[in-house]
Amino acid sequence: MNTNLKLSSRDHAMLMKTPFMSNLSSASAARLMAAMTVTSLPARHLIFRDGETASSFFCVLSGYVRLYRLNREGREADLRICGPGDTFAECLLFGNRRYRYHAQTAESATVAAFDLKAVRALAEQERDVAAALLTMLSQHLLTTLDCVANDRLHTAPQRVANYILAHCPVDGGPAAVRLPFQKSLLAGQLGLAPEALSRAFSKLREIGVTVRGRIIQVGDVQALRDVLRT
Amino acid sequence: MNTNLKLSSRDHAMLMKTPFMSNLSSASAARLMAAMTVTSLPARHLIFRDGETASSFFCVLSGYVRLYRLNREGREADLRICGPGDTFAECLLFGNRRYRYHAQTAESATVAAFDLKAVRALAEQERDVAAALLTMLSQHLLTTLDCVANDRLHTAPQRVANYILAHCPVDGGPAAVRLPFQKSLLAGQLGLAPEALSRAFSKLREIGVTVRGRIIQVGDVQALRDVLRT
DNA sequence: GCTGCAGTTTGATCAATGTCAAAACGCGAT
DNA sequence: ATCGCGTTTTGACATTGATCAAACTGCAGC
Repeated sequence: MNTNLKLSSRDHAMLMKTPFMSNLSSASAARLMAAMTVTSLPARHLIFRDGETASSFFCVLSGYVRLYRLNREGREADLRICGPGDTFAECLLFGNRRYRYHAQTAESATVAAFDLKAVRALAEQERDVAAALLTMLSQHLLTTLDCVANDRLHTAPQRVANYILAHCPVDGGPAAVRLPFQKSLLAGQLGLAPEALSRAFSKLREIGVTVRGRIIQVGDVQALRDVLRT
Repeated sequence: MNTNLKLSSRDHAMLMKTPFMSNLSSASAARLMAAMTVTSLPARHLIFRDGETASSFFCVLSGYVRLYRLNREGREADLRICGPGDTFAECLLFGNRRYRYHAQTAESATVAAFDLKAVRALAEQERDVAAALLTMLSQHLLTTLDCVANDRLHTAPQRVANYILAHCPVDGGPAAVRLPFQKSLLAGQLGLAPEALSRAFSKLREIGVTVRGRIIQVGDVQALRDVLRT
């Protein structure tokens, strides 16, 4: 674990691209950055635990972070996979005091930690910070609702088709997607066991989807759309 | 459908108890209420449709509203059941323009509709309104994450046990809960078919949970907690 | 180019839940 | 108290996905 006060220019650029910081005045941005610490973390590093008292919320600058909860038997269920630009634990800014899930890096990652109290205070003072948080929370809430709907409405191959379509150049013909991370992570994100993801891919092979390593080739995007109608 | 500009005192009291309006200055509250319309709706009334252009967000004052999405075959999946004090479609305040699900009254209900534009403008002016929205969105996001975790981590009997525990006086001995609505609604809220809910109840009978109509008697609350450990 | 290991796929099996149909129940109206 | 209808429960069955184990693959390091 390596904590830097100085941002790499790549991290800085990523930070400024996040919905959270992209529309702020430079004064607000500067004050936020003063309440921030950037850390490089190795793969599989536990960032915080479910139930721990919360002191920060986070923004992923590079790599991926897995948010998950355990049941009492110890089985894990992923709630979300956060990639570059995603924030997590922001819902603790108002009203809550403890983290509600575990957060662990999936691969090595760079993460910005914002002091909750400081940001809370800043949001009360500066309208543009409050507005940025509102936008971020709204967006996050919609995404999470989509997740519930996806779980409740779609079978495994449909979830995978959905995912591919969401990450595809949108024309109707052939296309290719490169997965940004391991398949087991994708499985978790879609609420599936890795084996179920694998079987979903092999069902999609029947309609012209081929998978080699992280590369997914789609013969006909329209055919994928039709999977969602079945 | 009956739209009143004048609030009943019961509706007014409910409105003031919502997390959304309870901490506002009287000036902000008054301006919000000026952007609001209260409507009494019959059972099974469609409030808005998925994909429709959004003009308002809503707060339930009495009765229950079901938010759901359809898959392409027409099967419905509930995303949330909103009861008195709950708000919905607030995530559209920032950034989005269309409703993302259908909303339908489950039984006859009274609903307050807030003009999105007006509230958006007010939030930009008044800090306390922005703060109320932030609290509301945070809370809502946490609830929705709990929903994802519940779906992914728990079996049907565990979800039901969870629900009962959340609505139970919290001592360790016997207790009783009265369901606020039909079982088929509860099934939807828990992401189950009505038959699955029924079978979950009958499995819980083995550990001393008896159900008659809407009344649930729990012999031993601790035994229910133990169900979550299995 | 090999080797070794983590990650992935495949197969067999099982548990959980959805679906459809029919019987039973509960509740409000009479 | 009884009736009648909508809701819930039960049964039989089909489907989906989880689990465990074993085989396979791809890639990093030699």
